[in-house]
Amino acid sequence: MADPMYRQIADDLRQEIESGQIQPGQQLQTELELRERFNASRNTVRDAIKLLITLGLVETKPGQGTFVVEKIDPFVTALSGDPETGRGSDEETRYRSEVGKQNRLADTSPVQVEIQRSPDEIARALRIKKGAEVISRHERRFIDGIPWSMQTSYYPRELVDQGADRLGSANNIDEGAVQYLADALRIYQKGYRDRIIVRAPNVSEATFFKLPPDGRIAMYEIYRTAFDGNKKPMRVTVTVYPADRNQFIVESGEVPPLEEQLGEGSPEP
Amino acid sequence: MADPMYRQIADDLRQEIESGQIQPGQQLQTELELRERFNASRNTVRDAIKLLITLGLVETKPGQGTFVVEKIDPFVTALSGDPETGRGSDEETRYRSEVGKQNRLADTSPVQVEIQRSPDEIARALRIKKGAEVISRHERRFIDGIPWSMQTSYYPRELVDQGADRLGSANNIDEGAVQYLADALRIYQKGYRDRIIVRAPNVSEATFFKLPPDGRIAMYEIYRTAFDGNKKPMRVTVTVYPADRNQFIVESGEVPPLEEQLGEGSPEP
DNA sequence: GCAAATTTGTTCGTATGTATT
DNA sequence: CAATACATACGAACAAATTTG
Repeated sequence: MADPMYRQIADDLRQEIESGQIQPGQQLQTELELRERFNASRNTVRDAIKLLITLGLVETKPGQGTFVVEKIDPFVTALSGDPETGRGSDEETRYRSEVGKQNRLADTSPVQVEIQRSPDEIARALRIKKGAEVISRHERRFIDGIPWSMQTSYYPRELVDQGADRLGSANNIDEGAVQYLADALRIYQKGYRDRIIVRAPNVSEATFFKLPPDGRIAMYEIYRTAFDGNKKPMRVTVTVYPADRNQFIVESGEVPPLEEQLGEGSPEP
Repeated sequence: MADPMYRQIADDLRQEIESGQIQPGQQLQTELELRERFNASRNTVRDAIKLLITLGLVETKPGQGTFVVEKIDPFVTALSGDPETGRGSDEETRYRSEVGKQNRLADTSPVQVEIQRSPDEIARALRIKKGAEVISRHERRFIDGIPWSMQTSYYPRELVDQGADRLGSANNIDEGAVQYLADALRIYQKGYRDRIIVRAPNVSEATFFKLPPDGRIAMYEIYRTAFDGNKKPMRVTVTVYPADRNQFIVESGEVPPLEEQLGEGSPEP
């Protein structure tokens, strides 16, 4: 007696989907058919379907019907790169989950460079005064033509004053910012710390990544703070990725090369 | 003219919230007030609020009203532990984001041990035959009394046959499974790989973590595959955490101790 | 290419249930 | 107990997208 009807209906459909009675890609009964089957109003059936949409189990196509979602092949990004070269920061290693398709076509927008007063959390991470000026370098990245991530790196403005001119110009730094800072200022990256957060997308993210307007797809937000030999923060990089098509791997110690792919769906105890 | 009315209303309210006009914890206008303000029906207003709920911006309390959500102080888990001791696996380092409150009270359910035919993705990760028997050790963990994570570790069954009896018994292994396997079988953990996935909760997860039934809160699912000196998989651990109260950090190279806290909210370019 | 039929999307009105104050 | 506010459910109408004839 406890559960409301729309959740009962959702549970019934959910079981049919998770048991494989309805295969991925296959169409559910139409709203009118479900209305008759469950003796409910169309709105109640729609509430049930809305729940399944939020759970990521089905998707609806106007004029066609409701379909069980097919798993998409995720992008996999390695967070544990070499702490000194900075690979894993601007150039994360990208894998394709399917064997033999490791390399996908990556593409990057022109860098957008600004000098701005640092947001509070950036100032805290860089250990500079609140509102002190920072260089921000923003770019948007695609894989196989699909919007993949948005990234903004923040550097203390004083680095430019000390001679790292190219940080403040809107050109790509081909050898990588880490190498450039080593060459220009003898500032060497010796380590970094990533912080991984999951949250809802904001408006600009939803637009760029073409996410559904109902906010059911979350974003990864990864703060990478890089440190020099004196353990002083030299850069903060914030990268966001849609959670529906991205995974991350972290390696520690000796591990074999990545070959196979772990599936999804958590095994019950 | 393009956007439907409920999304217009949601956008208006969203702006008031994100600009700080309505502070966290503060109450929104009631549905009836909003109905008059926007000249819409109560159902349409409710559609707008539903969207804001999915975005994690507000929460509703029956009999009281709709409130802007207050950020909760997240649990922070370090994924980059010592690859050899296994700290960071069964005993992840836990930080509290606020300075001076590093240690929270951790609690663990009794271990639930089973011998089962391995799920496909576990067999793949352990490089054993599909359906071969594995030991699974499952436990549920709390911090400050709040459900924090569910974890299941899988070991090839042959480890027990080779003499690691205690793996198959429902008692805690106080010195840690890594140390025990080193002592008992001279199998030494030399590294691990984590895979981080975000997905919707299943039914048992939603129940244990007391998540709202509408599936708007995602789960982290972390697969940790541990390897021995021959780079052979010796264990797979699957841990799930609700995304609304957990963050992760990954460290590489030389980094200063963790002191401060990065805020949330991605800075726009 | 167009019109009809099908299917989902939006909006309204209304009634009743449940939780909180 | 009463008032308030959100939760669920029904019915109806029209709009928009897609497929089919």
